[in-house]
Amino acid sequence: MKQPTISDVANAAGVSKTTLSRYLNHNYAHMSAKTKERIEQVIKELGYRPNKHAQSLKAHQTHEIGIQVADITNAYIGQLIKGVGPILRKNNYQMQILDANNSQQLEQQQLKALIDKRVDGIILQPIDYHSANYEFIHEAKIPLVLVDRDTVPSRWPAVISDNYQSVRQLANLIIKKNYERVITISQHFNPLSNSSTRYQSIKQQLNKFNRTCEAFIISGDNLIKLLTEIKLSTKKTAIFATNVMALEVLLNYIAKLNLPFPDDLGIAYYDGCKWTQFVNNGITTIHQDPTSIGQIGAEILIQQLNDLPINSLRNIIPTNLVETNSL
Amino acid sequence: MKQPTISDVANAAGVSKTTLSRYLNHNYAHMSAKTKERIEQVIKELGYRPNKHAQSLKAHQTHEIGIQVADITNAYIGQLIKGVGPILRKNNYQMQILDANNSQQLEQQQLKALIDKRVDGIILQPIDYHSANYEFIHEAKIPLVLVDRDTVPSRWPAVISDNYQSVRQLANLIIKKNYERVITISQHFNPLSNSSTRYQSIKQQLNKFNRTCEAFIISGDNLIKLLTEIKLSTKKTAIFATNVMALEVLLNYIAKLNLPFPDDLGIAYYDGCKWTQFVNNGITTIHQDPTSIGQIGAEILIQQLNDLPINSLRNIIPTNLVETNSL
DNA sequence: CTGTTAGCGCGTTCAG
DNA sequence: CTGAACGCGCTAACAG
Repeated sequence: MKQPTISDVANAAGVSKTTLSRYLNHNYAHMSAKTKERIEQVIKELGYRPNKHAQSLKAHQTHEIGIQVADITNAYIGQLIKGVGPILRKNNYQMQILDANNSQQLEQQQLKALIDKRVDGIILQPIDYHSANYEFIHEAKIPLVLVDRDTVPSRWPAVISDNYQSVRQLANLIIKKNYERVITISQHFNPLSNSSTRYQSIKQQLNKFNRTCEAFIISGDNLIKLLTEIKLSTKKTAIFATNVMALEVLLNYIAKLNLPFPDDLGIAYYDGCKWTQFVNNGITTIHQDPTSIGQIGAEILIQQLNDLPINSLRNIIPTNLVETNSL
Repeated sequence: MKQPTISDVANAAGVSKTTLSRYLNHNYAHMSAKTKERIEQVIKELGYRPNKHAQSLKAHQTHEIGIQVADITNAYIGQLIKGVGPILRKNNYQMQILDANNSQQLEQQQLKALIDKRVDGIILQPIDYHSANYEFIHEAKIPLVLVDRDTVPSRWPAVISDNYQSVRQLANLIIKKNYERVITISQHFNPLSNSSTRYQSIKQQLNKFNRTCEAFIISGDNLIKLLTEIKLSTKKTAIFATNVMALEVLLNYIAKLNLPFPDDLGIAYYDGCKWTQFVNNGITTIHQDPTSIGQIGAEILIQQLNDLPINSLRNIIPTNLVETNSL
């Protein structure tokens, strides 16, 4: 036999569906102990479990939250989710995670699927930076919270790490250590992206001291040329990777070209992955706290679900500079 | 106004729900071009999207696959999911990811929630090793595929990496390099766990050559004592970490105690994380391929969903030994 | 204390 | 070519 329905159970127990529904919803206020027991019994026997779709259809809510991330491969994301989970559970919401696989198209598709499933709320690490492209979520009247990245113009509550604070400190450190040439590397510097913001920040601070900062886009193996050049140069050089992905590429080529740091060049990155502390004697990093971002994001979503006012659209999570001798 | 329903759209377009349903399901075989256009128009205007719950309720299927992992923080998992996603999408299934947060209780709870949501299939990295504890999934008639770990007695199709193959090679390497003392470390050696299997494997192979292997359970900071002892000893010692989590703890204490490897001790681990190649000149590892595991797991699930026979319950994915000078 | 009835949004006969 | 009517599994008035 297929999965039993409420009718099956009701028949088997010799009661009406209503009574059963009452039992399921703990409305045994005025229910005879006998029937209660009988129902209990039959449910166990048949292994009955209520169909969520029928419930959701009726109730107009699902107690489900969708959280979609740009790339589940990113170690950062696991941490972030660890922040979200407990908050949601505490408030009686289920969480389902979606991976957009860095594809804008897939992201859109899956967001629409979430709407079709009538999730009660969405947490999103957006791939796109234009608020307009997410407007349909608002039209579907589903609360949305952005994490790790914000869209423009500011439109939904966003929880992001402080891209300025520590980058400025890093710039000061670079100046103090007398680096003559400073290069920021990333896979891209799309306007409004985190990478771009981080670059702007270090550049501005260096500029204040009459220093410059170059932006270098990693593409294919073009890093080889840059690193070879650095190796041959006598200028004291520092490289700042705007995220751990960029750092990995950098380390890869550093190993290939046998370019020991910090002797030949200084390196630092933004992210704060645990494993980088094991590389040489650790790599100087701007450490952000993804778990906090997830946690606060979830809390803000819950507030919205409870129709409470949101204090501020932009919630900035502090970072801190972890110094090692890699720079 | 709330989310429009099919009736709303039908009214607005001046047709019946039936006609609209036909349109939605691409049954415009014999539909007047006019009504088709009109419907198209109205749907766009109202931003109508069909309610999945109503559809699922009617159709008795959801096109949803749930994939639950033990710990989303594990870098291994991201890779595995990258294998699953494309296969599922190609076959028109949506994937929702759940994190069991290493809690058996949460795992059970969420599996039941998946059943209540009537997902069409489940991919699971089980926390528990007893098949009996997952029997309710079978009773709910939902196809299940196990990944990364198997349960006993063998009960569902499982896709796991070959715990024996490369560990044996590693043992041979250890013998060749004349290590006098060999220690396998892990957070636990629960019977039937991967850690336990890996330990058994290396031990057996060493035994063949009249060597022994110790098992050491990491707990608190007891590694300090072990490492200090090793540092003072003259015996050439190798440590094998059964997974990357154990390796991280090990590296942490190695750094603290300033115990340079491979001079003072040799180390190797099972997992094959990308970042370990950046530590010293890379760490010898038994490299498994989580993406393949995910991919094959998904394929097997699809087979089941199509009522095709499954060849074998145990699907073993080969591993390979990556040698560096860490051992 | 319990059952009858209607309806959530959708798909599908079966008639027109 | 189109619509009326029923049912998917569940909940909630409203009676009794």
